[in-house]
Amino acid sequence: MQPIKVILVDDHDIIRDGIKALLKGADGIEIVGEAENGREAIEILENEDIDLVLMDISMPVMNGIDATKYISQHFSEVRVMVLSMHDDESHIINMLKAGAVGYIFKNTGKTKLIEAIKTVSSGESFFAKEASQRIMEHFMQNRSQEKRNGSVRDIQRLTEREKEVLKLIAEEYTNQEIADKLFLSPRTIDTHRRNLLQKLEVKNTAGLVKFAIKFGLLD
Amino acid sequence: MQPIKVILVDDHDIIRDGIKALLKGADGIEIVGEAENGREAIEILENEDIDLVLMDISMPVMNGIDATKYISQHFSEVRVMVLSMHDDESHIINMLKAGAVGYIFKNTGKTKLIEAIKTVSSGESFFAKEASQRIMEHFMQNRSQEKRNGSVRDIQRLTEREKEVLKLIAEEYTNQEIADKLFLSPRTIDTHRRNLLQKLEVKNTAGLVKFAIKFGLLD
DNA sequence: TTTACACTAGGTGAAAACACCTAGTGTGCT
DNA sequence: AGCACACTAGGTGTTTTCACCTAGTGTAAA
Repeated sequence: MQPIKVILVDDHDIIRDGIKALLKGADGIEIVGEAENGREAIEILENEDIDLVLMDISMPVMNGIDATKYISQHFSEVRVMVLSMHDDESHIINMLKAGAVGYIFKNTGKTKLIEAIKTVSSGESFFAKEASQRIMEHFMQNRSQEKRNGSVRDIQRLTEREKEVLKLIAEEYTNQEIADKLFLSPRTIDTHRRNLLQKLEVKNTAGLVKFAIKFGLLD
Repeated sequence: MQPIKVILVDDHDIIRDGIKALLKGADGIEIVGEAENGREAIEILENEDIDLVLMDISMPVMNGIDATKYISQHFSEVRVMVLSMHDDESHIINMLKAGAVGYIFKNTGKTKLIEAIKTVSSGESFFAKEASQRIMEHFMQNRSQEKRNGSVRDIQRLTEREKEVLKLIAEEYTNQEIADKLFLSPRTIDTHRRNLLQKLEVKNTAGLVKFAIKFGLLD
């Protein structure tokens, strides 16, 4: 059986050295390259046959999300496993969306790391505990936490009209255009808009849009 | 170390017997119960401390999806791994949404099965090859929609400065405030802003914010 | 060395958003 | 009958964004 060919992508030498040390002597795993950012990683993939990429997220030049997106589109046989410090939902979900099939953390021990690499390279997925949890939370739009954290309370205070206006704002319409659509005066939309700003405690359109997305008013 | 307490949930005796045979003698895994459907499984969970549920999908009385939903809401410490014949996207995604943290197939070998059980019960996720593939495809679909909107190419065309400005716009800062933060002229931010509007082909701030969120520029 | 492009910044003006205000109409609840 | 509130809309003015323009500097690639 051929060894699994792995490249490390991380902008910190120390991290790469650490991982290399961990994988030193691991049976069936061979580190055949290193890169300091996504762009360098892609260059390696263009020239060599690689099985698995161990990918950091925050990197200069080209970050891990963009790189993973590119890789899963252009090198479909290459598996990308995230090696990150971040355990927040947005990073994890974004990497999933980008095409990553594994997610582990930088404090992972030797045994787990090797297990994860072998699992992922044989086609399965491997998500570390916290990552697994976040994915679950993402999918189960349980939101019991968010609900208490104020935001959802807010949306219930919004009237139907306000939700309608908010949706159209998030769809990039101006007050004038919204007014035309709803057969109202632009001044009315303006009033709704300012009531929304106040109720949702946000500063401007950007805040309104973020809220609209968070509560699935779009789509 | 205590053995992992597992229950089998499947309406076919033969399948349960087969799995039991496979796990016979597996170190650290103990099958402490069996159920023919979701309702029976929940009854067991109410009376005994269980670590992991091996759950079929198609069952009479209460199916695996509903049972998993209930379990992950009411017994958050219990891990559910799907043991299924179905490798179609809808089953897999629905079980993910229901809270399953593993997905394997009924033709899985002894070694893989034990590995999967241990992985999942220690908090990580384990998705078999085909399941892993479907999950990726599911996310990829979302991505091809974005592609139609021209987004994936676009973000790669954004410069570092532009991403930085875009992020701050999405964080509800005005041009003036962004300029202060970055020690630049507000006119420069204005230029970046209008370049962003053009590059991303959106009309206004709302469009910029949506893009920023979509691509995880926000934390 | 020319070309390209990121980054910077300004002029000018129009459109849109934001701020603080009042106020009428209708509906539903007490 | 009284009250609350959603929905409507206007006055007035400031701030911000958007539009179309030019243009210098620096850097890296061709």
